[in-house]
Amino acid sequence: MLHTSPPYPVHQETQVAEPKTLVEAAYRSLRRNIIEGRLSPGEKLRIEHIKNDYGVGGATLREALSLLTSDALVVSQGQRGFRVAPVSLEDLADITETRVMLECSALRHSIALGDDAWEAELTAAFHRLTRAEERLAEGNHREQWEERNRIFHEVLIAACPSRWTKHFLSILYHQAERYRHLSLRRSEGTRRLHDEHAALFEAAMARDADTATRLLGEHIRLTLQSVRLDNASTASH
Amino acid sequence: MLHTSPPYPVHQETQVAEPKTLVEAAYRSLRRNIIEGRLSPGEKLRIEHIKNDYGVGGATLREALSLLTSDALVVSQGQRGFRVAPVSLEDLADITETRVMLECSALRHSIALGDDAWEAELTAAFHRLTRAEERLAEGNHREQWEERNRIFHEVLIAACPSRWTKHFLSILYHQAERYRHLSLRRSEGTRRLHDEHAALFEAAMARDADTATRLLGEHIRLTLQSVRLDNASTASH
DNA sequence: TTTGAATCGTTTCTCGATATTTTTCTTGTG
DNA sequence: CACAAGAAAAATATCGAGAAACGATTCAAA
Repeated sequence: MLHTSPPYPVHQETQVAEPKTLVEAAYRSLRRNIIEGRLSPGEKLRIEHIKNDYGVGGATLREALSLLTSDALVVSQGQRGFRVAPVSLEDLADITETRVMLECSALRHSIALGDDAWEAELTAAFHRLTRAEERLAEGNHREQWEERNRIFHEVLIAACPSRWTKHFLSILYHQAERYRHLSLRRSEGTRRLHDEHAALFEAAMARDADTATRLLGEHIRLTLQSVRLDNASTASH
Repeated sequence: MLHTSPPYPVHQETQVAEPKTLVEAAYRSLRRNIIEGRLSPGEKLRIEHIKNDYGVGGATLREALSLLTSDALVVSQGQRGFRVAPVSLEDLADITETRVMLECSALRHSIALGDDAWEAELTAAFHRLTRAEERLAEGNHREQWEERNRIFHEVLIAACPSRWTKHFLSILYHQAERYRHLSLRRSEGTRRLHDEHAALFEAAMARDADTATRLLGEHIRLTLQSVRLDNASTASH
């Protein structure tokens, strides 16, 4: 979904734009539940059963599910209702490679066109991410890290003028995030996540597009490799 | 009438899969009306007024409009209803460049991976397009040409394994089609459309990826240049 | 004349009820 | 016992009416 352009400080964590309608609220709630794995891949979504959980009527919930269909988080088969979209390693590989292509292209544009304000925003986003990464080792700050990681990636390509590229990337990012949540995420500890981000940040600030895109590609692909799906959730159909 | 999943030749013109629900029917009808310019950019879509035109209830039409939002053919602002998405030269340029990137990448994969069956399908699609181009000069065969042109482009990249790339391309193709319809389309006569397609076809069959992607990029960009928006419909908002 | 507040008509958004389809269960038959 | 046909149950898709929000207009005050 393409939204109207938000006011100035685009990448503030606070400004998330309240949902204005019940459809929107249900859409977001459902999306979170799917991305964060509380609804399993392939699970049937019976409108009559779950409309009470979200406190909306049938038609409203239906519309929210329709919207999720466009994000490929929900699939609908003709007159047989809705299901949570299935997952597969094949799909994950596709998401990853498509994302590498789009995000590297966007990064190149961003590096070429970014001005002082972009550098400042990037520095700020990197700083916040760094703090979150320090905290990540300790307690339960995963959500905050997830948010700041997303914003860092968004700011990296913020100076790219292509709205369509950004739109597609946002869809793919949500997809990838879902796979990350579904995976057992044990292997993450072994990665030097912060070093990857730091090198990427340095290359971008130095306007070294070749190095930056190479690092970004590796970074995204490593995320893929750290995901090993639980066999139970790989059932395609 | 039970149809088993479509048999081999996927890109037949006849098999378009009937809409199974009213939402789907309304969605397609609306999409055609927007793409083919019968609904003007920026026009307000009042549910109460147009639900009779499509013979559906309010909630159903609403859901169809929501779906079009995801294709960026309709925009919705909070509690202020729906509008036909605005157009701009800037947006068209973005669509074109994003499409060039994705479609060239897909073509490269397709050329690398396509087998005999792909060559056969491509030959057939090119042949049908050629016939349609011969007829185009004469009478009112524009719709047929539009259809076969789309299929030719689809078959070109059919051997590319990335579902996501194809999905995004299909969205962009619809967008570009809309701009083509909105333009005054006078300059099209001057183009050697068939020569472009023929050269592209030859390069693909010869597995010359560099030439093919170069030609494809030029081809798509030329389409952009042949589009000059009527100033009246360029009002952004 | 401009600004601000209040009102009213219009439109959007939402829900419960209904008709239609799909799925499940039962029953009868070879 | 396997299988098919039919009936019952469940779920889906759809509609029309009602509640909430918006925008235009009016009117009053600065």
